[in-house]
Amino acid sequence: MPRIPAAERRAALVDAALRVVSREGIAAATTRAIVAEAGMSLASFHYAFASRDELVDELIATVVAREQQAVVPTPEPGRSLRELLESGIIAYFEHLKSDPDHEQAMLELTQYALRSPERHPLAAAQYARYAELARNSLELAAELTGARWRTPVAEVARVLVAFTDGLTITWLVDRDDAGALAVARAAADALSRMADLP
Amino acid sequence: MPRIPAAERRAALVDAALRVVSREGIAAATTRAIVAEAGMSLASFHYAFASRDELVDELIATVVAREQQAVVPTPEPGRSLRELLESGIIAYFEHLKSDPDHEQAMLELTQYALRSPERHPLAAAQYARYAELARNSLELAAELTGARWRTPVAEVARVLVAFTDGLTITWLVDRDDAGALAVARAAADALSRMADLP
DNA sequence: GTGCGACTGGGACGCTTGTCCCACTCCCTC
DNA sequence: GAGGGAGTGGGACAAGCGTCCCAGTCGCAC
Repeated sequence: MPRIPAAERRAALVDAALRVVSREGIAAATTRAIVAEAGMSLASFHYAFASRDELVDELIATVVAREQQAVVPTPEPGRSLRELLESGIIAYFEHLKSDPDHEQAMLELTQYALRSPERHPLAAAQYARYAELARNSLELAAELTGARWRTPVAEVARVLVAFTDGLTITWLVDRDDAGALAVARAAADALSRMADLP
Repeated sequence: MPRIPAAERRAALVDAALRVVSREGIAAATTRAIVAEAGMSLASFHYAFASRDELVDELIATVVAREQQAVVPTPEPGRSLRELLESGIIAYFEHLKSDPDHEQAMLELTQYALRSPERHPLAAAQYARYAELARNSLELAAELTGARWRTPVAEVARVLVAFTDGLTITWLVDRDDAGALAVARAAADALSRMADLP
């Protein structure tokens, strides 16, 4: 085994843990399973992390920090705000379909964090990040179409997060593409009515 | 310890398990924790159930079967479909606020069921039940206001389930009542536009 | 090149988990 | 009221868990 500085091991272990959680769920993410996925020994784990809890905390913080703008509305002349929002939500849905395990893992990590008071802030940070990303998209979409949000964008963003979250869970359960698209349409419809058109 | 027939023990254990899951999460619902909650011995558990898996399966089936119409729209003259839907969703939200742990438990049971192929149908049944209940409310609401759903009610119901689910998760994370109400308004708005008004 | 600290491997620990066994006791039936 | 099956209690088991220890080894700084 090559020698790897502790900092790099931490990152490698976090990556391995995310793969395990995505593939088999957080309950299966034992120290041994993570270490096997990363191809190292148990001792290396506890050299890099004081405890499994510390790893999970860092895992959550990492995936939140890594969360990217899933969708950037593409400027296409002649499209209404509603159309822009709908295609944005559908683009998120495509992203979900391309890697359902990842979104399921994110959901599981949220639930996990919600279960202990000291970890609750991690879940809150996760959703604050979602809202921030949603807000970016919403502001850009308004800008591109010349619309103006009637209520504070942060509030609209929170609604968008709720809608996409609902779309995610229901689709993960029933894998009904048409149903998910109906949700996307309805969501885009509701959101677009929260703005004044030019 | 009084003698209790196995069938009653099963029910008592399922109830105890639901309390444990609600209070501490599914990960904490060990055979010993459940048995302690029910006030019986470990042997009684395995006399009533062949395995913990069997108990969890029955728990999920039970909570799904037990799920009631959370909200029955109240006939009140002069209210629009939109208003009726909004007050219905808000009534669900009040229900959520009155017992957040229960809804969190339902969410956890869904995730749990999603993680193994043989349990996936349990999650699907859970959401089918949700959709059925949503459908009842939607049909009644349309009837009361004389509106007519433009798309199949089942599809509208699925959208409603997605919206309430999103409302639930986001509120469980940030406990933002005003945000949840904004979701309720937007959802009611979107849904009401899926019907033709009289 | 040597020394020292950063890193590794394997084994072991104590604990909790699900499950099982077996001796026992109650209650219903004939 | 005797017999037998249904139900009970406590202890035990193996397996898996998180964590720890310690002897060893590598590689960089001097």
